[in-house]
Amino acid sequence: MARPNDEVEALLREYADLIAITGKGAFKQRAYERAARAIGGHPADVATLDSKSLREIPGVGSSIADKVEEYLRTGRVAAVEETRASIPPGVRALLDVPTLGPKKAMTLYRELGVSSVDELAAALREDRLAELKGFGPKARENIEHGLAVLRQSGGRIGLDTALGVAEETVARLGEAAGCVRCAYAGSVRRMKETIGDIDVLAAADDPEPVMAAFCALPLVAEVVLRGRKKTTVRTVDGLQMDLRVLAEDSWGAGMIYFTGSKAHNIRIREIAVRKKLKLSEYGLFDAKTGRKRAARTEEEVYRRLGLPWIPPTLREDRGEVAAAQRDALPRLVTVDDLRGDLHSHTDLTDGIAPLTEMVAAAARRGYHYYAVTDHAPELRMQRMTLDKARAQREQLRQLAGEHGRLKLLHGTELNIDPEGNVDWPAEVLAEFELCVASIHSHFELDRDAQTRRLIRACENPHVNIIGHPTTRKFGRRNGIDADLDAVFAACARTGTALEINSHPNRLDLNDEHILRAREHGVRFSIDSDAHAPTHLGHVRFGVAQAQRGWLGPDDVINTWPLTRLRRFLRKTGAR
DNA sequence: GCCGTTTTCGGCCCGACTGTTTTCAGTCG
Repeated sequence: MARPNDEVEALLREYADLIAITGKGAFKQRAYERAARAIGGHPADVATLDSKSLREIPGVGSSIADKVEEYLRTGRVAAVEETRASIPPGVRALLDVPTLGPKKAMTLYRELGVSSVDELAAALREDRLAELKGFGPKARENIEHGLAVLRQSGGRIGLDTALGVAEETVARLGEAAGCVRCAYAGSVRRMKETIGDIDVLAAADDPEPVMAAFCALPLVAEVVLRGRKKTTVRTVDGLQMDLRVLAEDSWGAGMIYFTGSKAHNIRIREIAVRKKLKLSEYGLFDAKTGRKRAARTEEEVYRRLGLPWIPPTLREDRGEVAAAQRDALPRLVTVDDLRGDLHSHTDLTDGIAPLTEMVAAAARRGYHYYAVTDHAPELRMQRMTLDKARAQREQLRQLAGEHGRLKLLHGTELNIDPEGNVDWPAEVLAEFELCVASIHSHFELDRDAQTRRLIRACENPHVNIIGHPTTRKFGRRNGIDADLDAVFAACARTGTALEINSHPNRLDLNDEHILRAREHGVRFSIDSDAHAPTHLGHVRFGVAQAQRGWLGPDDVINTWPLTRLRRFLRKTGAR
């Protein structure tokens, strides 16, 4: 299913959590977390590494390497199994509730026997937390709010996870006997930021072997229902997945129908009705005679409706059908349009890979330019200093020219303080080729304060990009409360770009914000915010959100040639 | 548990915020 590195990362993270909950040493816990991150972000497949190379991964010593090897060999690790036996899995799930950490989770389990999020909600309702030490009224209120945030994302999973499952399933079913075509549809194909369930389509004359292959997939935990045309399963992640099998000659109509969105489908069916046609998942038919007019491909069905093909990321009934009728669909930005990445980290701060590895990974992507933007000193835990930043700049200079056309830019990710000020005085900021500025704390300030703060950051002549502008994280916190339209206007006025942060847990700005910001004439930067070489590929998620926000290449500064980008970074020609 | 221009022991990312335990533990980034 997942790549072995991801499985190992998940296992080590789980073990780290269990160590924290059982109170077996903060340093041991951190060692496991560090190793988990290092392996998750390691470019080589751990399953192919020999013992020596495994131990060369920073943070992986002999104890952890042994466990990794045990896992790769047997699929389990005795030490982890033992700890699991003493702590029910639901206790670990309590850590997903914001404001609940390992200590409080353990107290809840030990004192009240709470061993799941549901039991926590029940205990809260029955006011059983009041008797516990360390759970005063405010703490209980915070937990209640935390549960609400968790519930909002509840049942939905990240686009990255869903895409992984969908792609894996399509690859496997494509090999099933008699399967002519296979593809995923639904919200995964529309690249929505979170996914409720996965829809997979297959074309086959005989559905039976495909259905059987589907039910036999290793990631299937339970077959919920099974019929001739449709089968529903639940995956090991608790995700619902539907497979529909149809005849090859209605493939296009089926793809349109199951890609949705529902609102988009209603819109195009209205057009069909006006043309005395009837559109279903089986095809586009003459309403009177029932004769099939189109069905084989999406293009053919749209064409018969008098429309050009509409990209799935636009199919949300946000005016795309009307635009298609006017032949005014935007030319959407694609991953191939990106000439560089303007927000990334190295192990000088909280990345896991050294500068040389990050740069090499950027070069492999064929970029024309690449900005290294490690954290600035105000984010204290990263221990950045001006000396370190300058040394990094020198190191970057020495790497210049080592990767063909790739131009390296030295930047930094500044911290926006509650007043909207950033690290370092202007003369120091001027040394950097670009500055990203982001909020990392004080998420609870009121709307006016947050708005002022962001606008002030935009007005700083050295701030080029506002990083992850709302700071939301799925399942962790909602974005800050700010008058975003005022912020968008300030960005347009000052020539400050807004980031579309591509990390699948962030996707910030989101599609609706992008649409609104675009109306203000804002420019965008689609960045990975990579903390490891493998993260550079996250831009596919950011690009998808940009498409959902109707952006073309011209709206996105990191599709521009370097000379044009540099002009923008000087912040003189705000439009 | 990892690691080493502090090198096989003794450190380890640091500081702010918050609520409540009135002197600090827990959580977060």
